[in-house]
Amino acid sequence: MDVSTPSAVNGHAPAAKAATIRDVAERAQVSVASVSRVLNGSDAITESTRRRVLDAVEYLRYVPHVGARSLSTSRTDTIGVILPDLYGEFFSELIRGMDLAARAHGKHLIVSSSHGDTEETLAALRSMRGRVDGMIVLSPHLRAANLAADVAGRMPVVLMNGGLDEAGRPSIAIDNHGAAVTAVEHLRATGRRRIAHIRGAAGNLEADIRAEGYASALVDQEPIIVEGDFTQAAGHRAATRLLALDQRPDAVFAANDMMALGAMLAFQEAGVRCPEDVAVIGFDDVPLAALVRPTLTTLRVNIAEMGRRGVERLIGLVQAGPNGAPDSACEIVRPLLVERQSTAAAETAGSTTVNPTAQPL
Amino acid sequence: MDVSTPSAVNGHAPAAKAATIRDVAERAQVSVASVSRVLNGSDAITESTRRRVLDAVEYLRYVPHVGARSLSTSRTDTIGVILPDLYGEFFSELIRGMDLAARAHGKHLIVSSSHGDTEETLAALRSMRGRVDGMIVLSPHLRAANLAADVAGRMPVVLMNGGLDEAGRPSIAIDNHGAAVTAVEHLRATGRRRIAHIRGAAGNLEADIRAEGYASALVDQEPIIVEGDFTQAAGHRAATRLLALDQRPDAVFAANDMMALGAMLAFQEAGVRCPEDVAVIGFDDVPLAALVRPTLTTLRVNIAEMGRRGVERLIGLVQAGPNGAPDSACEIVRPLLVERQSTAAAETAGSTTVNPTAQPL
DNA sequence: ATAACAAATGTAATCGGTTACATGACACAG
DNA sequence: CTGTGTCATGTAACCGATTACATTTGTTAT
Repeated sequence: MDVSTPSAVNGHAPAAKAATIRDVAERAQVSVASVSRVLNGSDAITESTRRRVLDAVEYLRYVPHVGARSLSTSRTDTIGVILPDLYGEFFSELIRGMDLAARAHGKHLIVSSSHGDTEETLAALRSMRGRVDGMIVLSPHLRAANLAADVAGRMPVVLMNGGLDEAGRPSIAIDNHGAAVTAVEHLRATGRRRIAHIRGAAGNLEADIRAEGYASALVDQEPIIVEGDFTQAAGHRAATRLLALDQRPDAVFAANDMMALGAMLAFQEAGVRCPEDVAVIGFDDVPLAALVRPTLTTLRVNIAEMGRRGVERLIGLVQAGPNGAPDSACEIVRPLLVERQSTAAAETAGSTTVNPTAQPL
Repeated sequence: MDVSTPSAVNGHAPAAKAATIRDVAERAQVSVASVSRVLNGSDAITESTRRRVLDAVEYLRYVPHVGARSLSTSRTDTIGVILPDLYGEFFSELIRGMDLAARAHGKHLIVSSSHGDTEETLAALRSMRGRVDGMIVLSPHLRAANLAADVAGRMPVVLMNGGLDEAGRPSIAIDNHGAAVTAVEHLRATGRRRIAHIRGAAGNLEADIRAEGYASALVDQEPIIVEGDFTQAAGHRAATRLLALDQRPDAVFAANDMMALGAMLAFQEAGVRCPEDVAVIGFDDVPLAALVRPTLTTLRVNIAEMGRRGVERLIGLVQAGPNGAPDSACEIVRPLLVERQSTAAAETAGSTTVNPTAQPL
């Protein structure tokens, strides 16, 4: 072994400067056009030419300059994602699903967050122009989302906010209304007759729709709604208020899992048993839901799957081009009811020994 | 109100096609050079010229083509991030911190995950070449990380993997060894004398270093180490095995919070009280740690802060250019001990009534 | 043998910026 | 009035890819 440099070991060029397509052409003794053709697999190429080009590419560690490519093809193979925030499990899952789908299609992902601010959403959007082929915008506020779609101009945009009525823009939304109905019906099916709702922050689209769905599904009872803000602490406070009512509810539908957990904790502290005395159902199916005792019944939203669908939808729009069939459909994601211990039927709940802390894994 | 089109409302051009710098120059009655100068604030420009250009930019909604710009300046103002996975709270936090820092410096973020595979790490890295000014690579395997830095060629790379010995590459690492020592010393300070360790997956750098730190900090006892893999279930199993020992430990240092939680659950199921009979300390400080009862003492890693530092470090490298002072330092992040109920002192623990399920929020 | 045609390859214009250098305008000193 | 220097602006050559079109080479039919 008398090799002296790493380059020599791998048989690579020293490459002080990144190689260009011309360097490759020169080394392979062909024209730049042939190199381009080999790399894009577009045209007829002799096997010997192909081999020489690929060898040169390998030797020079040639990687096409994306800027130059995007300049001549006006494509970037990149998708922009604007999120209201990057905080928490939800967005992490979403990005994961998007990344999976994007990589499957050879696309890249640029992420940016708007911190819930409409102005920042627009700024992020503008700065992505020309950098991406299309965008996915999540915004809890309908106005910001629609505005964003306007600013984007001819760039394809897929909206993913809670609202269903996107006024004819391509979008993906959770069936919040239907899921809320499912939750209430499940509670009734397990024998509950006084069902309360802990709702999400006022003004949040998803919170509004879930509360509305809850109210619409009630039978023989008035709505019992207490305000929350999606945090565990809010769920705890809300449950405390429910316990103070003259007629206590025998079931609670919380607008998300974290509030459901807070409520369950409040019930435990007050000596109210779950599910015997009160059933609790959440929304989301965060990992924690399966880990607490009693395990939490909830409506599972496959977030990663939603991300995947968003990306594939967008890629479809990009490929269709501005002349493609106008796509204004709103794709609906239906949450799945996941039955666990927290809503075990009222009549059987008493018989089985459900010890909240001593369940095996 | 007799305006007919949105364009007319905003006083904007119809813009069927995206405007170029030449369109702006034409409308502002100046040369492209002047437009460029105004936009980059580089040279002396008359106030009237500046105004005309800015008006034209506004009217045409001109946004410079990043591809073209990167072609002539060979900068992209984009940072690439390669993560082993996008799953869970840790990466979500990290991306959040990175995004914050990137946006503060006017940079964009491209993310990609390698699914733990070395080959995929390299593929992701290659495909980012030319698309980014520099990269941040997270890899639990030293080899992959170092390889990545090689493949990157002249592109600046900041490594963020568990290992401390990066052989002279710019990197940021958690002080796993020091934190493990802190954990053990804390347990001893609260009166514990038989301390066990539930370690992370074999082969994982961080797991190895934490285990090694644990062993080195022991006094008057042999190491008691059981294998885990960072999941809650593994923590549960490990704790079960610890309970079966002839001499039960009176404290457990788990290599992360999820395993600590699993262990606490196993102890509760077995009727072993925490912290009276056994103290438990975790690592990470996931949000859940403060929510369970007893609340979990842990070593907090400020993940978002780590992300921020990674980005700023990288930006520094990019600005310095290839001729900058060679930066080979490894920046250390020291986890912070967060004392909670799960390690309350052994002698006082018995006196206070610690009911694992009935604590107020 | 050669015309006619197809397949492979090369040439050069183009994409939209940046910027070195050239040019023009204007002020002021001699 | 002219020479000189300063400042604002314009001209055109890049950056590195793609691709329409031109050209070469090879094949087949007559």
